Amino acid sequence: MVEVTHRQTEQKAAVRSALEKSTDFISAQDLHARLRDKGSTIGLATVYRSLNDLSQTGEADVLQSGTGQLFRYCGSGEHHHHLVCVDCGKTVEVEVPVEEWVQKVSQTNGFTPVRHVLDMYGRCADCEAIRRSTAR
Amino acid sequence: MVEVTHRQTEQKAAVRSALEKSTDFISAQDLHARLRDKGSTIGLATVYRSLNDLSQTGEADVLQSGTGQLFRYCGSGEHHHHLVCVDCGKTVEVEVPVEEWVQKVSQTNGFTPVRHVLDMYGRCADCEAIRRSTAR
DNA sequence: GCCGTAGTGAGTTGCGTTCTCAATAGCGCC
DNA sequence: GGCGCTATTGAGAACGCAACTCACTACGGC
Ligand SMILES: [Mn+2]
Ligand SMILES: [Mn+2]
Ligand SMILES: [Zn+2]
Ligand SMILES: [Zn+2]
Repeated sequence: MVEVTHRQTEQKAAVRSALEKSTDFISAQDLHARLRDKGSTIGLATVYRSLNDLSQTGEADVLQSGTGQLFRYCGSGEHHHHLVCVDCGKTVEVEVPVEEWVQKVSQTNGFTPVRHVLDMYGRCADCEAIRRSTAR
Repeated sequence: MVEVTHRQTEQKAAVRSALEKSTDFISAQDLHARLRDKGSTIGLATVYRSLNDLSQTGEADVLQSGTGQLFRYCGSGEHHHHLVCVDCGKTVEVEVPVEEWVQKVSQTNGFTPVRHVLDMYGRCADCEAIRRSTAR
């Protein structure tokens, strides 16, 4: 059996490109709408498929929001974590020693680490200012 | 206007009790099934309502799994985090200085902290042993 | 015991995501 | 360039979790 060939398609490229252009986390549906608005006829299923592929290869970050999963392009395949503004979605990649602690805590409890989830949410300076100026 | 009275019902007690008896994280549906199996006629909606109430008061922990939210009873209202076995669901409450990290990176980036998510997954010693003995 | 109303539960709805499958289009090969 | 195989696509259906609806129930203050 030979190699399984992964074909290069316009759709996959379009999803990657659109994701790169989005600075904040975005949902599959919003990305789909954005693509359609720009004339693409791409299907929603394909957007989901492409985003899932990108997240599996580490090209995209995923986080679970209350309404579903959000995606974000992430060139560096390095594992890292995010600080996300709950109001505007502005996102900063941050460095924290989680991995060390995962290792430590796992060892203490006889676990073999598999994965971990760490996402930090807050309000960015701008949104916090807006919030303060508005009555509550 | 007087106080809003929260009435004490069999159903709420049953949910709390069933949740206490479950050592691992459990879904609302599984908890509902468990209750029905034991003769209860409680409705699924009530299970969801009760679990949401418990999580809001801090009596229950919630975590987002791939298939939905999982609940776990948690006497201590203290904020903490979990190390969960991906195979059997065994859960350990662990202490990690996440709060410090949140403070630090928020300050660095001009964010006002709101909340954070930290869940660690691995395989407990038992499940790891089983995995090793089985052919991959 | 009576009453007002919070709570319940069967069924329905909503919504994000995945699945189905016939049609399309990469791409290795000639 | 053309052929053939099959990975990929997209419209729509299906799925699963969670919330909602609303008539009915039962808690608890009196
Ligand atoms: Mn990232
Ligand atoms: Mn806990
Ligand atoms: Zn913001
Ligand atoms: Zn285990």
